[in-house]
Amino acid sequence: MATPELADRLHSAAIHLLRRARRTDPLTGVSAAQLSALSVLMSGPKTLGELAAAEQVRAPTMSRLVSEMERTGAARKVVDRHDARVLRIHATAKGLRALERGRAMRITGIERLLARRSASERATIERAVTLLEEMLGARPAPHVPSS
Amino acid sequence: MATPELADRLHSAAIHLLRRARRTDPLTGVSAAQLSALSVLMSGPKTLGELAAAEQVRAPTMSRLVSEMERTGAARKVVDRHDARVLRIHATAKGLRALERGRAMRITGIERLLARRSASERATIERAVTLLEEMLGARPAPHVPSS
DNA sequence: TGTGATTAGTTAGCCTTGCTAAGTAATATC
DNA sequence: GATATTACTTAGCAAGGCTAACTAATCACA
Repeated sequence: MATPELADRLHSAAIHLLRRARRTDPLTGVSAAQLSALSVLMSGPKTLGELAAAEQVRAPTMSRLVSEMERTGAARKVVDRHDARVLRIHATAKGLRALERGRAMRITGIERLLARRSASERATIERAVTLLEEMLGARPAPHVPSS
Repeated sequence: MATPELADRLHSAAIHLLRRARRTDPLTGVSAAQLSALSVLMSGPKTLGELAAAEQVRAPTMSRLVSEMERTGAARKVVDRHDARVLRIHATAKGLRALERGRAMRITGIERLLARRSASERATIERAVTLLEEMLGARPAPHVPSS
């Protein structure tokens, strides 16, 4: 198959996959953006700037998002001991629970689809995913960004 | 591999793929939402309701979007001859050109990544995409929705 | 035939989440 | 110790999603 056509079909498949995954988002009680930030925090506290960079978002956007998360109890801001300009953002237990719930809902839809395929078909998809991960420089580690 | 882990990695790969594709969007001059609507119109005029349904968006959202597209000359509204409540939305030549340009830019990034892989790796990805298309009930035909 | 119900789209107004520009407070530099 | 830089916040704008309420057209039928 011609590469442009494959690119187009891959693009389209990705879009439909995510639409499917996103259908459950409104049930979670945490916005997609919050879910995404929480998943970054899962690996430990981050400064606001680091979080913004990880989420590919500007500092003011992340500042507002974190303030909202603090308000709802999903995160905590802690002023750095050595540099009072720096905020370390921690996910709270409540935040992590919300993350797990949101991720589970997102993933479950995809999981159900995969479960219907044969083992060899799943193996094909797995090989392709591995290639895509290499191509995209994405860590295989889980991270649930917003969109 | 366990199905949930595969689901998670597939989800993550899709997100990173689309982020990559989206990087060029700001250069297009048409918003992602417009691009998406235009791609639906490529197959012929649609009523506003049909467009909204195709885009999984409510009528007022599409109404505003179409008005904006008419303002910029990307689309035309035509009142139905037999039922004056109904609007048929047509893509204009200008709109279709914008669509092609936008799609090309989006796809090109993916295409370049694919071009670096071996033919057999591309074949693996192609088989996986075919499976995904079946799973998602997505037509292989191109459609460039927003996200 | 005329009146009430339904349908298609629009308007008004809200929310979220992105942005830039400008401000504040803390730290670093010379 | 004055100045520059850094980290974050505030203010205000835009896009694009929503619901509720409206208008206009058509349909159904007594």
